[in-house]
Amino acid sequence: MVRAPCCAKMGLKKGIWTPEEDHILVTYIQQHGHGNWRALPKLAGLLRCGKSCRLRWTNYLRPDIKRGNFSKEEEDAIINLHQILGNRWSQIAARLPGRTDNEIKNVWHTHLKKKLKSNHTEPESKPHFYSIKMEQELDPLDNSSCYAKSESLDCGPVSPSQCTSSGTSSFTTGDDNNNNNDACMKFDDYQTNLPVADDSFWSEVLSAGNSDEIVNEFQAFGGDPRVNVGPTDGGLSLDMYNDNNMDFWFNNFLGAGEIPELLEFDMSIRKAVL
DNA sequence: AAGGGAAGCAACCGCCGCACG
DNA sequence: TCGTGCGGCGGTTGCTTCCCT
Repeated sequence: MVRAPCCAKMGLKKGIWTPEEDHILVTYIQQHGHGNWRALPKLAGLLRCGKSCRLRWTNYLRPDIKRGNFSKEEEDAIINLHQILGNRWSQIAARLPGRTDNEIKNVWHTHLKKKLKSNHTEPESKPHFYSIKMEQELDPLDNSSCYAKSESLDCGPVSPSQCTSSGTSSFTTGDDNNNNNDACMKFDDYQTNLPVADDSFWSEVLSAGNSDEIVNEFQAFGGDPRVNVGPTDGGLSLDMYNDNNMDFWFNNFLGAGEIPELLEFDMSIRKAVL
């Protein structure tokens, strides 16, 4: 594929945006919408490439952007979501209204990473381990992807037995091959602090009725009743039957940290398609 | 007050996936 | 089925500001 010439080669402007340029861009989008980003700068009379315009708009000029410092709740949400989603900044941003992926990425690298590191050195801090499956169609007995990751990628001494005994160590979706890498990195990140979740642990979780509690909590918060919690391959699985449920789960529980005790579970979240 | 390093942040770069012809 | 164009994403860069000595 032939790459289009970059902005500089086409004589387009780069660097910091001026207030005048901002004004032109905002005015144009308010009047016409952005439509085709590539065509926009020419139509709007800007000496910028479309990519630069899109970035400026989505990261700075969009009216629904929340400016200012991140609240404690937002920071906690980012930390929680990052542990679940890894460096998927856009997905994290999608669950934090008014915040952009770029902003979150910056905050992570400048504040939260350090904060997390310093917290880990404190004796009281608990290691949080999330191992989540998000799959379009998931065979509960199939751990092959987990084994394959452990062996084919350089992700440290992860044995197949660790994969199964801890319930899961995979994080995969049907539409994103990169998730294998992420899962691998995630496991690598946490393996030093990995709490052992053996069979007796899961027996206790399930016999204590926690699966029902999870469903009750979920529905009490207004989630779609079509959610199911049950044991699977040594762990606990949470079946989400639609995108709304998935978003609801992230927004109200994981992201917001409403029921943080759930985060201690080694849980498999599955997106089932009816 | 000045200089240098650290931190913060906006913007860029290059890759990828998807839609479409 | 393949090539192409576009939007989107994550990693990185580099400028600006802050803070410490």
